[in-house]
Amino acid sequence: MKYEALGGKIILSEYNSFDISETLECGQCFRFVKLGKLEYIIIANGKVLRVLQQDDITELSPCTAEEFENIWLKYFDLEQDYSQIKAVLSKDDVMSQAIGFAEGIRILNQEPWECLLSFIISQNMNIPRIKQIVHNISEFYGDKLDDYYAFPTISQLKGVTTEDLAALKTGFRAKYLKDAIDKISSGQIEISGFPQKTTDELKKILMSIYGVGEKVADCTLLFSCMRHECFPMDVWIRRVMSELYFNGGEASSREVHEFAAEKFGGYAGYAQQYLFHYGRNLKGR
DNA sequence: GCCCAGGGAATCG
DNA sequence: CGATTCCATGGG
Repeated sequence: MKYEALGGKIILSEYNSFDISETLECGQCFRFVKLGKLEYIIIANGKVLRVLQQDDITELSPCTAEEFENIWLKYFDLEQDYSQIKAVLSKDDVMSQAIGFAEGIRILNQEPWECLLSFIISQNMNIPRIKQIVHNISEFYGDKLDDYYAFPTISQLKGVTTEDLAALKTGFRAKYLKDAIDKISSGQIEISGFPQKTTDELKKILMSIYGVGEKVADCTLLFSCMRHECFPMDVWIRRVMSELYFNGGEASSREVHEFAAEKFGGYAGYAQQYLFHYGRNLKGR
């Protein structure tokens, strides 16, 4: 991968496995706006970033070299060698097919605070509505950035009541969000300490929040803490795994987790995302 | 009206 | 342990 700063933009070239549409539309991120086939606005890290891809080039704007190196390089997982990941996973025929369906998926490294709250909201909701609710919260509590709204900071949500949250149509999740906001804004849970902790320790900490179970914890760890061995299990991935690996038979979530850990190892998170996207788009159901 | 949605807590056996 | 039920809300 190469990059150069040019007139307030960053021009990426000589990368592999990066399709902005597949990366954003595969269900890991909720704060983006589609402008064209390969042109998107991403609202993240307190910034509005325009991404345009054409002719094997990716253009990020507005973006300085410093912002790219400090934020977006990790955000887009650009230091990972996806050809290596895909080569290992593709030894399995099913995975080979799933990867072939969307070869340009990358696992984003989002902000844990936003990612956690977003996936608390996600439970028992469909993706378009998750996007709507996250947008509602941003519009109501976040900073205005040009024509968009940043996801609110920890201090901006500190002190918000369950009723306030319910008013934004979060339903029964309002009390869950409230507990997450309380534990983090009070310092009882310190996000800044996450990188030094093991995945098991982090999962335990996240699951101590009322309304955070293993799936929401796994999503937070995979999509915002670079714990790529995590394998979030929702209704879709269970359906796909059952069909493709368990001969249509039912398997308990524990069985599927053990299977995934054994088969995909440290790449289980990547495998999960290829399978999730494949299952959701190819098989209508 | 009924079913489902990137789940999890509470309860019961 | 595993299975069931309830939780808010909107769209098909």
